[in-house]
Amino acid sequence: MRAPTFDLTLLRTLVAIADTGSVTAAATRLAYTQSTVSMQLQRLEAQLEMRLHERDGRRLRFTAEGERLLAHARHLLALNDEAWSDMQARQVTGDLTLGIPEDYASLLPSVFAYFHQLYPAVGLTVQCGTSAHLVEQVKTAELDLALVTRQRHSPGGEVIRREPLVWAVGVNQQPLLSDPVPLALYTPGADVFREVAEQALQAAGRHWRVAYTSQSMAGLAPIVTAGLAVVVVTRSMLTPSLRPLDESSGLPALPMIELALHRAPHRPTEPARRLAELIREQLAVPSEG
Amino acid sequence: MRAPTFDLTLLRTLVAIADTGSVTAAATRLAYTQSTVSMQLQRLEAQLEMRLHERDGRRLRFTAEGERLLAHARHLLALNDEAWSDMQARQVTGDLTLGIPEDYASLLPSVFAYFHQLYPAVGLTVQCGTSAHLVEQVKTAELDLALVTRQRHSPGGEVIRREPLVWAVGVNQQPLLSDPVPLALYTPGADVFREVAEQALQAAGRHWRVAYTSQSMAGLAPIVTAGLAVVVVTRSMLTPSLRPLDESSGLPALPMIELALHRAPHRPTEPARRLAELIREQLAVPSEG
DNA sequence: CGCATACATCACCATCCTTGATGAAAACCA
DNA sequence: TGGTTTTCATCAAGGATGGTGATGTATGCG
Repeated sequence: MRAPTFDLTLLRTLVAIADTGSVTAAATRLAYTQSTVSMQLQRLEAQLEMRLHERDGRRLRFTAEGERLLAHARHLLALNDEAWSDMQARQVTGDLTLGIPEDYASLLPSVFAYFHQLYPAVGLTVQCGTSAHLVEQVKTAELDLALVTRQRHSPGGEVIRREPLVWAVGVNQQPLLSDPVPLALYTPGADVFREVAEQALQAAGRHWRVAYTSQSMAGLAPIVTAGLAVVVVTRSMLTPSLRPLDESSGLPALPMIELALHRAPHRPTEPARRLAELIREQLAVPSEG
Repeated sequence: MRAPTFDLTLLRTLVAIADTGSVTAAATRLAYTQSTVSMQLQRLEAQLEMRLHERDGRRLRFTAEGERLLAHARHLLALNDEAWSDMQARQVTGDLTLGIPEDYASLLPSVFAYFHQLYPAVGLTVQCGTSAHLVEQVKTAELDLALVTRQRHSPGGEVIRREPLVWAVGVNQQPLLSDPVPLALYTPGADVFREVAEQALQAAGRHWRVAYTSQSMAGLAPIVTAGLAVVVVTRSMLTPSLRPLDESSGLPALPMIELALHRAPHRPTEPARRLAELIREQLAVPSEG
């Protein structure tokens, strides 16, 4: 005695009928003939030995059993699709190099972990560097992808996310109203945060001095926490030890920055397409204007 | 372009192969030919365009992809079977009368609710009465089922559950050490609890008096809570206002009672079979010796 | 070196599914 | 009201597909 099994194909058409509200429309959506869909529906009813639909006039209505089966069908198909795409994902192989500024090294680990889970056969290498340099490397195909802050030295790319910049200071410190404003900065020279901050201060007629510089946020942290300088970070990079400053601090408002994804000029490899897609999905959330 | 869908039949054989460890064994389990199972496995690999199995020598081993698909297959089939049996359950119709002693009226509501959820088209009637009377009604087919305490007046039936009896008193009261012991009892005459209690007291050489009787536990509750008498209940019938007494109370240990399910003599209706099955499942848990 | 076991492969056949055509019923419009 | 359109069920037919039994092959065992 063989266990009774649903034909997922039939459930797929059942859902299509429900979604479109008509047999004919479901047929065109599924690239079937109208008669096929009609008979498929009958086949389902025959297999289950119950009526799933009835019609008053031209209108098609599902019976209680039909509605219930519809719910099961959606669950089953969701699981099916998930399983199928998972199986396909495991077939994606190859190597892939992504460039990111050091600032974002803390933002992306969860994405990398998820990516590895989805595509365990892909060898992912992450390379850090300045935005301008990374964009250059993408152009010469040394990198497959680069996720950088869009700026004068690195235009182009696909905007993944817009995010507000904020002034921040140690969580226990008061706003620094001194003049000139002491700044703590990342890598001097190519840093977009520096440019933005200096432009904003200049436009506001404020003076400033670069009090500290470091290659990483980690190096800056003690200075900022001690209240010796203010730093410019994106809102998502705020940590519990950093307190954002609003307009009452007397510092000028900062513009939004744009996270842009650059692709190598050649046709993207399958792993590159997948990672790009995942980055788009995972980082696209906070874009508020 | 049609969405890719798994053939659950093929997944079913995949699981069978994994369970039995061989193609031939899977074939016999599924009532297929060996060649069929062999080709089904190949079909699965062809559809997914990947190898799912390999063999070293005679031994069959799954690849990493095979193992992963196996997990998906189990999930999908579990959901499929659940959906299928749910759909079938909704087709079960008819009427059904169950008899229970009033004592258990508090034990079963959750079972009734679950039953109605599974079999919404079944009209369930519950009738209360003494165990002896209910057994009589089952014999004359006035009831389809009866769940009673097994005793001298109501032997037979299928034992669903064994449960310890306990002495209990109001939660704020001290154990009653008085002699004779004041008892609070349900329906006098046909109550198994009464028989059991009196036998145990007699065997222990204790005297007792029936201080209060009532048709229901609700009627007994204030007396017991006030500490005027002790009552005999099953452990699962203890409420927050009742405190069980152990051996230190000086009262003799009580035997286990047996919950037995009686069926009408004629061939059980489908609803009756389903309810019996559900009761067996839901009540079978606590049987500790 | 045979024998047994387990599996793959093949050709054949029955079954099932899709299709296009046809007919019926309902809604729309004049 | 009557003609037209839309939508669906039904039918016969063709074709693809999946199961079967037989045969071939490799492995493990005595």
